[in-house]
Amino acid sequence: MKRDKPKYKQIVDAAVVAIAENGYHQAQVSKIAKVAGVADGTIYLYFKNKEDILISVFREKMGVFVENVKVILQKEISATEKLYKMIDNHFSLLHSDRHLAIVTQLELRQSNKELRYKINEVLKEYLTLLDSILKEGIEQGEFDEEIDIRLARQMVFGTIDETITSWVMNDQKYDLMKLAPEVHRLLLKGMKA
Amino acid sequence: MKRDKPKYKQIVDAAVVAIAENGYHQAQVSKIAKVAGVADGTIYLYFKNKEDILISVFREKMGVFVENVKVILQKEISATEKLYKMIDNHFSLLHSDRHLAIVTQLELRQSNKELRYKINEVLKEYLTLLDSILKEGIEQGEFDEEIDIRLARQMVFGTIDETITSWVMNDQKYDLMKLAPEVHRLLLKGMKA
Amino acid sequence: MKRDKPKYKQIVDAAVVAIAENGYHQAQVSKIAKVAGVADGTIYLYFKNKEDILISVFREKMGVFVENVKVILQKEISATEKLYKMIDNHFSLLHSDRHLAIVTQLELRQSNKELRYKINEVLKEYLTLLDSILKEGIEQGEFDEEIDIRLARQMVFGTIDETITSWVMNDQKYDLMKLAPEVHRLLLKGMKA
Amino acid sequence: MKRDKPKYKQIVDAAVVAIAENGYHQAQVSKIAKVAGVADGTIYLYFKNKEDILISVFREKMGVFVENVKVILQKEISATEKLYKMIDNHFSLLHSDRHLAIVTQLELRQSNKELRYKINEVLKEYLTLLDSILKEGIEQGEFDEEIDIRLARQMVFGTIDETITSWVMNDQKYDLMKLAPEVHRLLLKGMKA
DNA sequence: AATGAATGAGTTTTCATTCAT
DNA sequence: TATGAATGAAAACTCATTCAT
Repeated sequence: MKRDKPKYKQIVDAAVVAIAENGYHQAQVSKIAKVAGVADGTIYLYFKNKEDILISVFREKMGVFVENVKVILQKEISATEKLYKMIDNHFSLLHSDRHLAIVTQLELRQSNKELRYKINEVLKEYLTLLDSILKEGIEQGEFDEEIDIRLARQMVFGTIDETITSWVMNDQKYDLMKLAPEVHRLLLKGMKA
Repeated sequence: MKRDKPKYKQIVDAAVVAIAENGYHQAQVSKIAKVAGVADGTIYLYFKNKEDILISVFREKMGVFVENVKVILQKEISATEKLYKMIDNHFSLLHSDRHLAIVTQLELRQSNKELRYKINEVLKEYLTLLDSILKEGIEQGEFDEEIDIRLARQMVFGTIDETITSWVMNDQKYDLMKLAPEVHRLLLKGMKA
Repeated sequence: MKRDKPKYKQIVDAAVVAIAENGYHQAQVSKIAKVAGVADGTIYLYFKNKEDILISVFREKMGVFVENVKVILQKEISATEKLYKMIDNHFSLLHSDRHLAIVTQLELRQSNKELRYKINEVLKEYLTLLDSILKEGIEQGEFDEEIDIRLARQMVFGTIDETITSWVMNDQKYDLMKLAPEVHRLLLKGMKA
Repeated sequence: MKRDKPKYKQIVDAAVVAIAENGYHQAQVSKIAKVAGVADGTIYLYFKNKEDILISVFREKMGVFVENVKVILQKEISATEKLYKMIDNHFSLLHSDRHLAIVTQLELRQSNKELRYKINEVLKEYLTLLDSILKEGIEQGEFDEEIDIRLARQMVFGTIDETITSWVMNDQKYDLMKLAPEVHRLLLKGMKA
């Protein structure tokens, strides 16, 4: 399996760095190859085309978000606490990788519609996990049973996303992690029973 | 002033249509010119370059949003009601112009970072008005005085934006207007005192 | 009509020269543009893509062969004489344009199958005219009524083609025109009644 | 001698199949290696480069044509009959190997000029044998002593070649072998004393 | 002898912008 | 003002060949 070979990850990581430092449209395949320390042609031994690299970046990185949330879902804690841990995890992963934050919040969004639809497919799994937390919260009586799951999900994700994007656009100059409790409190107030 | 001449608006409107129907990357200057019914070169009598067209699209269209909210702010109604009217106005303007909705929610986001920074400048005026409503709500004791204005603004705008984007991505197949009250209720619950 | 504009012919002629002097695979679009004295992009105002240039070369040049033979067909002379004039015309047109001879006999044959099928379509019209001469000869009792038109056509065209290709491969160092009468005599002997 | 080792022939045969099935430009070295059941690198233990494979294909296959004609030349039969057997042999060898027919008549012709000059060198031996038959026919008084050997050879080979190419281009859907007598008759009529 | 992962040179085409009319 | 023909820079991808194992 190509995805398990070291060069695969090497190229994915190089793509994140190249895109973050040069911008989406200036991250030519040759630049990614250079950062990865391989020849241009080597890229195509591991990826079908440039789009495939970009989707892989998203899939590989988003995979960590998903895995973490799956673990959180298993914990014997309230939905309220799970929501907190999810927000904290989301902030934390992007806070600790400034390149990745730039890529997901700014650069990858200027990809073409086709690519973004594919990225959205990957994102869906994550949003489904969020839905699980919301449903659990409602079932447990923690969240208002009247709320529309879809709207609530959009509020939660929209708020998280907008918060991080603002932070990135402000050159990550304040401490994102400190915002987690307040974001959680705000969202919770809107949803709790 | 060029902006007042008929061809200026004609080109701006053509750009919205051309982008919505062909996609951001397929909306070449020559295509915009064709839709506008002018020669390619004429575009450059009214706009410095292609980016200038796109910013103008955003500025002109966002101008309506801003004007409407300014009127709302003047009204002698509670901050809670102003917030509702703002959400309703935002939904309404995009609901009634499907081309514009596609352009703002999907297409213009794949523009490069530079252009998006400029778009954000335009957006700032709108967000400042939102801040006014939030401050007023706090001062009037309608909203929780503990909330962080910036976060609250990100929650409100993030939720609105995410809701509309989902609607557009689902091909505008459900009634966006009907969501306004619930979005308002959710956001309000999160902020009210 | 683009084909009537001077630059169209200018580019077609440049393609013949560029291919003859550099070889099929070394005749890049930029080289053709340079020879034509236009910018690379200008090529694409007149031709859909590179293949379109090559087909056009063949179509334009073959057009002269066809036109001449059409005139020959109108003449009030025997089929035998028409065949002679056709051979003579064929030899003459390539003898007087050494670049074209190289292109049709050597270079264009290394194009891909798809392009060659298209070239063959163009060639068909020419071969149909040859068939007319053969049929007329048979009807007039000049040629053996037993001959298979298709085979005879293949013999005539195959012989002409092989003769010219040999001449080109020998760097056009002997006088092709002098071979016409003997080629005619040989072919005729094979076909006459 | 490498040419005698089994893998040499294995690769040459694989090349014929790979080219016939994929086309000249789509028959990459790696594809030939795959068909031959060897690693890419192994190819280079037996051939200098890709061109060397292609020339070898032509040389090996043409070798059979030449050997057969040499045997025919030894026979105690008239030049007229020798010519018939040569045509029959030529048709027969290509009729019985559809892959080879496609390769020699269509695919190998799109090789570059350099390669085709080398292929012509190999072809020369074959054409020299044809010349022997023609000379013999003239000396024996069977063929017209006035004919130009070179032209006659071009007529014979051009006709044979054109006939086979037409057959291949028509997807070998009619019986090529049946054409031999008529082709022979036509050519003979043109040359006989 | 055999392998196959890695290399890196090379070309068509698009499209924002200009400028002579 | 308005036109539109002409410009030319820029980038993804393929594949013959090598060489460490």
